[in-house]
Amino acid sequence: MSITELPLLTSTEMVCCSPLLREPIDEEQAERLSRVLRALADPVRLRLLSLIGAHTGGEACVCELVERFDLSQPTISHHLKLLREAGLITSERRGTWVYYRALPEVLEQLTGLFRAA
Amino acid sequence: MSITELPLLTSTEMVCCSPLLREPIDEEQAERLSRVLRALADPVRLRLLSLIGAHTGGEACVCELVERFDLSQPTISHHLKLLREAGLITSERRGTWVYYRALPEVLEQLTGLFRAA
DNA sequence: CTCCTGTATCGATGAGTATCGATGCATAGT
DNA sequence: ACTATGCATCGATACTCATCGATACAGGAG
Repeated sequence: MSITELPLLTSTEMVCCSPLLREPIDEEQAERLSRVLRALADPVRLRLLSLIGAHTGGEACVCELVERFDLSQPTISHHLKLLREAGLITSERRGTWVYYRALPEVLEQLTGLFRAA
Repeated sequence: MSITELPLLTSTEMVCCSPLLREPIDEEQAERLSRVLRALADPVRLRLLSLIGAHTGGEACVCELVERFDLSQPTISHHLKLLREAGLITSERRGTWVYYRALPEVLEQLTGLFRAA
């Protein structure tokens, strides 16, 4: 190897700036991270999360969400449960209706892992 | 509604700063986004991606990756294929070995969708 | 209390997927 | 040409999950 082939930066510096690509994550981190990503990795849940976040007042009741899909109410409730268990939304019952609200913190944590420096 | 209850900001401004939560995405966007997230939503693939990105020189051959898991070589090859099809890594054959390299662009695009302003 | 409406849970079913062993393919070495 | 090695593909299997209808549960109305 000639002098011109010697790297000026270490491998971790030259490759990428994303923390995920800069440092190998361990199995436990991978397991936790994959749980959140699995909750997001579905087109119905992505639309639900986006609809809830962009809805007037920052919240939406299940009845409004069900109207937006060609899916049964139990199916929508199932997806909302998965989003809630992943920490992406919260629910609050007010009278007959249950309102869902987006929690942006988890998405921001993902940003921290994926972002370039 | 009294004057004090009138929102000072529109719903899209008050709720959140993430583009995903600020504007409802359509079905096609959700479908495309979910494909990338499905590729990431697995602990083995997350570790593979991280190992590749953090590896010396920014690339790793399959043989080095297989050693890190209690999984068969075909299984690792399968996961690498899914990561490649999602645009997260690329492969290059050099002699007997196939080297994989991380492509940070897709992760950065996710950051743009999830990030706070 | 009884009925009605909105939502969650349950059980079943079909689709998708993670995994493996066997095998095929490409390249290097002899 | 033959063999050995690294990797990809194939076919099978077990498991996860998306979806539904049926049903249970909670709260409001009468």
